[in-house]
Amino acid sequence: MAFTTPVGFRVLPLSVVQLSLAAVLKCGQSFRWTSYPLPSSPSAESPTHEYRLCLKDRIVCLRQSPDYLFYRSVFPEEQLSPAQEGVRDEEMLAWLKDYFQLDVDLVKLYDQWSGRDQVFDKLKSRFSGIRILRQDPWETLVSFICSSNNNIPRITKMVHALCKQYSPSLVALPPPSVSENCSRDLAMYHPFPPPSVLAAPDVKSTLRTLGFGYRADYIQRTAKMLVDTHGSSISPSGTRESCEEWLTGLRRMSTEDAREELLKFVGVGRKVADCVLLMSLDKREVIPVDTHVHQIAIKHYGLRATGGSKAKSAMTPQVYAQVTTKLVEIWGDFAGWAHSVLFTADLKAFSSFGIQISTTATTTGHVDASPASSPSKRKYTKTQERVDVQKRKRAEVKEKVVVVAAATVAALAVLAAPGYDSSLLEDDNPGSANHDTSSPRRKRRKRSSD
DNA sequence: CATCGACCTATG
DNA sequence: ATAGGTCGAT
Repeated sequence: MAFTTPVGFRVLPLSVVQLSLAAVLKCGQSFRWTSYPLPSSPSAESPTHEYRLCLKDRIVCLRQSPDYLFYRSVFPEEQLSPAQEGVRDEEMLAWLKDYFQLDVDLVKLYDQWSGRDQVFDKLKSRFSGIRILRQDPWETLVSFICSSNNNIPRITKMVHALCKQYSPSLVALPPPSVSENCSRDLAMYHPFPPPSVLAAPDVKSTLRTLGFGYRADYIQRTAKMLVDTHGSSISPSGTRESCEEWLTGLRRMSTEDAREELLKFVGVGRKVADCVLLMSLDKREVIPVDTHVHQIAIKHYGLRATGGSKAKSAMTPQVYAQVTTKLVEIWGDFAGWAHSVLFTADLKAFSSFGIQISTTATTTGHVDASPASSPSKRKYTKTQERVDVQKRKRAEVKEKVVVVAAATVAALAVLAAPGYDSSLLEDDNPGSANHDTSSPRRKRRKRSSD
C-alpha cells in the first residue's frame, strides 16, 4: 500500500520538501504548537509525530509523511450533520492553505536562492521544507515581545502559560497515542487571549508571577494601547476584536508604514517589528536582524565585522541596515523566507536535523545514505563516537540527541564525509575565525549586588 | 543622534 | 555570560 490515512484524518498530497512540519513548527516562528510522538510503525513512511494548535474555535491536528499531510480539526462538543462536516473540511483546507502559504512554491524559491548563493546551496538538501508561516498578527506581536533577550524554550513556556492563564480551555483531548476512550490524562487546549483581556491593569503583576520579567509590562501596555486606540468591540460577523482586525489590516500597508505603526508599541523595537512584519503581515522581504543573523552575515556573506570579532558589537541601526541591505541584495524579494532557512540551520536544536537516519537500527546501525562513506563498513565504537563528538566541540542538544541516538551516529558519519562544510553551522568557535589581535577590551560591568 | 546600562530569568 | 532586545538617560 502506498500510505495509510490515520483514522479521523483527511489527507492532502504535499511533499515534505514543500513543507516540513518538524522544522517549521519548532524553529521559533510559532511558540504554541504542541507535538506528540506517535507509536513507532513498521512503515518508515508513516508519521512519527502529531502536532496540535488551539485556534479560537477548534483544535488543529496534523501529521505528516514524506508525500502527504494529514489533518483534522476538533471542535468543542457538538454534533454535526455530514453536510456540516463537509463544510468544515473545506474550511480546514482553506486554513491550511492560508497558514502555511501553500500557494508559494518553496522548491522554486530554493532553486532561485541556490543559484544566487553558494552558502544556501549547500544547506538546501538538509534543511528543506522551511517556509514562513502566515500567523495571527496579535499573537505574533505578543510572542515576539516575549522574545527579547530570551530563548526559544522559555518563550514557548511563557506563551503557553499566558494562554492557560487568560483563556478558558476550549476543549480537552487525549494525547494521540492513547485510545480515545481512555480519559485518564486529557490535555487542555487554550486559545490565544484577545487584546482586551491582556489590557487589564493587573496583567502586569500576574505575568511577572508567571516569569515574564520586564516583558510583563510591555505586553499589558501594548494591549492597552491597542485597545484604546483601535477598539475592542467584536464585529457581528467575526470572532475577533476590532483592534485585531486593524492589526491584520497592516497587511495592506507598505512595509515602511506598517513598521512605523508597530514601532509605536512598547517593547517593540526594530527586530520585533520585523518579526511581526515577516511572520504575520506578508512582508516577505523583511529580515529580522538579531545577533545571530548578524554573525551569519559576517561569517558567510562578507559583512565587515565592527568592533571585536568575538565581542557582540552593538546592534546599531546602522549595522542593522547593513545586514538587511546585504542579505536582501543576495536573496531578493523573498529574503525573509531565505533568512529563516539559514537561521534554522544555525539553531543548536537543529544540529542533527535533516540527516538520514537508519531506521533498521536493530542490527548494526549501518549508515547507507552517504556515498562518501568509506566502502568498508565503518563501525562507530563508543570510543570513536566520543572522540568525534569532542572533535566537533559543539554544544549538543541533550535530550534530542538521546532520543535519536541512531541519528547521531549517522550524523557523525555524514559530518566526517568529505564535501560537508562544517563551518556552515559553526557558532562561536573561539579557535577558528577569531584571531583578531585588536584589544579584547572587556567592558567594565557595573556589578549588581549578589 | 549614537552610546550605554538596566532590565527578568533560566541555563551553560 | 548569554539567550532571536528595548527603553530611557546622557
